[in-house]
Amino acid sequence: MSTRARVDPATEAWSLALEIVFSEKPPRVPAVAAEFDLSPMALKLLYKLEPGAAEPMSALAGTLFCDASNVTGIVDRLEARELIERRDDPRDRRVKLIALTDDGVVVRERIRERLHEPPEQIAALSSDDKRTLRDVLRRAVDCC
Amino acid sequence: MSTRARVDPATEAWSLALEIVFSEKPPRVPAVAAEFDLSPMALKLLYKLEPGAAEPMSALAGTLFCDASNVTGIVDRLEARELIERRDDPRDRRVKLIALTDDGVVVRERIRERLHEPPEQIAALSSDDKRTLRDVLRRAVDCC
DNA sequence: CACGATGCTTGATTGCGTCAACTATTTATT
DNA sequence: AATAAATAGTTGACGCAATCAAGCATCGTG
Repeated sequence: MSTRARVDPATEAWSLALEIVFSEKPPRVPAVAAEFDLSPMALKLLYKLEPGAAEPMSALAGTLFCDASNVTGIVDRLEARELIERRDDPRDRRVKLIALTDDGVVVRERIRERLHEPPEQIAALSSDDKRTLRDVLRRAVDCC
Repeated sequence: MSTRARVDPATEAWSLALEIVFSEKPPRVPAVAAEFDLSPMALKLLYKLEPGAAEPMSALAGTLFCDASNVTGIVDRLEARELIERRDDPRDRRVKLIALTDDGVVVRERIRERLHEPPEQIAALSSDDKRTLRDVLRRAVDCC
């Protein structure tokens, strides 16, 4: 007997997406991080931090879902490479606001381009399927 | 001027998929690894190793895309927990064949169930969209 | 003003991944 | 058949980055 009919479509869809992600060799995120000589966490920080924004380190710890003490080290290294900078928050002198430098904006954009390159299985889809996939995922992201 | 029209659908689709993945807090893979008290690499090994299969460690190094010496440590820890076992290859005495134990098969299945749980944005899609997404991804996986 | 809470940093520890060297075995060369 | 080259896996040294506990400075509240 086949089990396929029992699996709900969302679960199967996600399993297939995972299969695509895990079939990438080398694995994308650490590979791109290595290209830019960054740790995966530093990569994620640059990925998430928006140009023009200035976020307290505690907020970054939230988005990276890691310890605040960890953020200190990541920010140290990124600041040493002048990709981000610490600014004082005039409203609370305990807070350091983290913002991208001009170099950081450029590097962030290159990182995003590399990460956003679709894997071959997606790139090989028909034009119709690509558009369909995009539209469904737009609804997924916009909706929540 | 909008840039949206310039971006090809596959790239945008993949960007949206990444946004879904990176918005998960805590990040799925390390979180599930922690649940099972495994390193992310050990998790991936169990995820990839199929019940009934017996693969040489060099093959595992290939699928994990890491150094062979790294596989030794990962296999050591998994073997100590009796989730996998080393077997001798009768055809080549240098080779150790790695296979899941009965416990390993069970744990692997639980890991896969946890990883395959769709994130909320996917789970919140309409039934039609879920099926559409599944069908497109099936074609992506089957085709390559 | 005193107290607890918050934001960030520091230092110690740990663990995982990488590299280079080594042993054992197999395959290729002559 | 003998030797050399290649391969599979292990070991040990090293480094980086994440975690935890503690500490300092600052803020808010009663």
